[in-house]
Amino acid sequence: MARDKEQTKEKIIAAVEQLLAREGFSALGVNALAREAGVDKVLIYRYFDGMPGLLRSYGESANFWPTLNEVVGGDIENLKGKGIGAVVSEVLVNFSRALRKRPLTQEIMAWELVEQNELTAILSELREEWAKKLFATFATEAASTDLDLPAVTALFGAAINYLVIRGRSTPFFNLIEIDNDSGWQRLEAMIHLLCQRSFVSLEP
Amino acid sequence: MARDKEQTKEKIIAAVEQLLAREGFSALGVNALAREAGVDKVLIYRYFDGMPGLLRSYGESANFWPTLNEVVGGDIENLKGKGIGAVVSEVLVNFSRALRKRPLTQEIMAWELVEQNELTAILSELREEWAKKLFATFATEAASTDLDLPAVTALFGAAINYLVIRGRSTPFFNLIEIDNDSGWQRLEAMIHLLCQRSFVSLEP
DNA sequence: TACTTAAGTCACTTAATGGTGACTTAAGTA
DNA sequence: TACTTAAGTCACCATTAAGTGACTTAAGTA
Repeated sequence: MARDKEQTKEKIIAAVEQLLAREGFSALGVNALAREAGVDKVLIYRYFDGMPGLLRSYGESANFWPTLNEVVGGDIENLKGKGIGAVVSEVLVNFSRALRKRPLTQEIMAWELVEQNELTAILSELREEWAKKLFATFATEAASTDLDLPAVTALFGAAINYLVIRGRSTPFFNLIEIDNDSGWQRLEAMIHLLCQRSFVSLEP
Repeated sequence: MARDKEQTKEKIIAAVEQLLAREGFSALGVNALAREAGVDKVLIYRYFDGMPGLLRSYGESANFWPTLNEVVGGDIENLKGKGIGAVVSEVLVNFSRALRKRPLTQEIMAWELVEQNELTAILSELREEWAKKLFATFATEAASTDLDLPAVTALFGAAINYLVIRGRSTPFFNLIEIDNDSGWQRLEAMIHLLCQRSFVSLEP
């Protein structure tokens, strides 16, 4: 059996992801992790200085968050003619779709609501940066509305987060099917409609 | 020391609430509970047949959910002249305020996102009934809009749930202060504005 | 008063967890 | 080849949890 430190580290980090995806964060412990990786748990302490350090390493190695490109829909320029309302709703819908494709991210987001640790801290930071960059992308359009843009996007973003997280384990919310596409189509339609009617373009 | 079965049962149920409020659901176990109630844990098995049965009893005994009156604002008749948009946003804002006053409910709602058990099942049922009654209250007004009302209220309701739950442990979301009134004022203002602009009254 | 029932106590088992110290064994090097 | 370093193994500790069986003790009743 080859003795390769780097490879063993990678096995451990891979095991974090597998275990998280398969069993959820409540099952994530030193013992279970070592078992999953087929490795002695003492190596987790030696290489990562314990669970928190391991989570930090994992957090830095992974990419849970959708890319900006993914939510902007590929071509920013294309959106510029559409008016701020259409742009915002399109980004929100893209975001919800991107999130729904990422069970691992969902799992960590659920964890985030319940515990603070190195991993959720990293996710929070990433989200912050991400949101800032996104706002920066639309800085000029954002000026052309009388709405409180951070508040509005916080509302819609929070709604999407909640419904996606909740859809993991519950099929309905408020009579809407949140665990499949048919319900999400209704939600998407209302996101578009609410934004379309609410963002009035100011003439400068 | 008096031997009073009913009183002991009540002590145990009270301990569920205290422990849940003080330590959160992750600390809620048979041992900790017996310790909190000052009672031998075997009684939890004898009287409630274990933890699940105890949660059921607790769930049936408590009232975590805001009353309809609380979210309707006291007088339904008063709202009737206002138009559906104003009514909906007022109910939503009242709901958010009611929820923000209930740390225990917040705790259980967080739990609901992460685990399925007797208690969260009861909370889900209550929410379902509650939502149905609420919709029934405004059945006539609800007809006077072209919006998909369940979808719209699901979005706002989900947003409120998420932000309230998240505010327990994190001060900011998307640049908004969600752990105090100043941020919530901005959110409330946008809820009102979005509803006002989105609900167009149809003439019958 | 003697007896039965049930309320409450105690001690224990089993299993899992996080964490550590001492060991063995492989790889690289003087 | 002999030696050092570090990769990986193993056995163990303390703690905590859920759950159970046997016990004691109080209350009500014949």
